[in-house]
Amino acid sequence: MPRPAPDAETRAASDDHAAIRLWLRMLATNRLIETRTRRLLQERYGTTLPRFDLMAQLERVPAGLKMNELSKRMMVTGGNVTGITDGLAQEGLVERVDDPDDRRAWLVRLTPAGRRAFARMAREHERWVVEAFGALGVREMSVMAGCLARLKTHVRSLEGRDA
Amino acid sequence: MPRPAPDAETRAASDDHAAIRLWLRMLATNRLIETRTRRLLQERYGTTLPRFDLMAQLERVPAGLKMNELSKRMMVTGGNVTGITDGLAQEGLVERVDDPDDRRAWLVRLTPAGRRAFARMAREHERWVVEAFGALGVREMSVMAGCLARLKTHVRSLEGRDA
DNA sequence: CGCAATTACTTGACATGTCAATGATATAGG
DNA sequence: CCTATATCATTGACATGTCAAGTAATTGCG
Repeated sequence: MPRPAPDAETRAASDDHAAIRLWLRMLATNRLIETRTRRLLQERYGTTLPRFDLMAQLERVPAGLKMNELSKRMMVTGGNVTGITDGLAQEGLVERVDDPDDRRAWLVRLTPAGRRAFARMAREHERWVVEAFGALGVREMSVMAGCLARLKTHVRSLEGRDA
Repeated sequence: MPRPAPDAETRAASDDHAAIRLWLRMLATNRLIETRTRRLLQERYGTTLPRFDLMAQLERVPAGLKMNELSKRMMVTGGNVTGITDGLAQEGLVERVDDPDDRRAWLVRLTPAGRRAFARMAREHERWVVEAFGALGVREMSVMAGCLARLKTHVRSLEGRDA
């Protein structure tokens, strides 16, 4: 005995509900994986996710990045990058070098020790992620990636409008 | 001229890569939407996402929740809930009531003012989310929700193993 | 009953994160 | 050239977040 098709208003309302529920689930899943990653990084390497993230950005650009560029790539504010860089520099994992093209700016880059430390961590980090996403098949991952790309683009366009 | 099918090792390696890329995209998308939500909450209501989140939990349980339960539902540690509750209480939006069943515990609940304030914010918050997820169709949202559910369950089972 | 182990919450130390203000340097226009 | 404006990085104030230690009350077991 099939239920009658919901009218437009009901459908719209339940779509709205679907959006909220999906968003809450995204938040929860993200927090779960992030918390796990933080915990593992702390336990195995005594480091943190933002520090790992910063090093990952630098690893791709041996010449170094300006604080500025780090801030954009990590999607955090500049003041924050200053603090994390300070910490990593104190541990000898990154170093600030004068930018020859702009005396206001630094180039931040991995030290040899930083490069070694990151290589070790990155291998294990990749295992954790692959393990977590083992729940999904290739096709599902590809569908999700597509949805997320559309979401990202769309939200960015919203930002442009009311910024 | 079709490329030859990749052998098992190549396929595995590119699956791994797919997992990492997907995870990075989840992180980026999440941060984008979260940052937007934070900004809007700040601009329109001078409040923050964690405060909104706590009030949202309380709104569903008029009798109030123990700090304990708030902490579990919000997926954050207890010390954190203490601070956020302190702030909201100072603004008169929530109140701590003695738990009649356990003298160690509080029941935290919305004040009438808190209930009114939340109702106003929630309406607008829902609009923001629906607007953001307008990029996706019903079917896509349902597929994503399913994937996320599987991811969540799987990661939780991993947690159980090495906790 | 009585004591040991748990549980509920708070606190303080620290790591991220935001924002707004500041100082130093670049850059552009007159 | 010189000044107005913009950009780069740091700082300090504050809001979240974690964790571990401390206090108080409950629970469970002998």
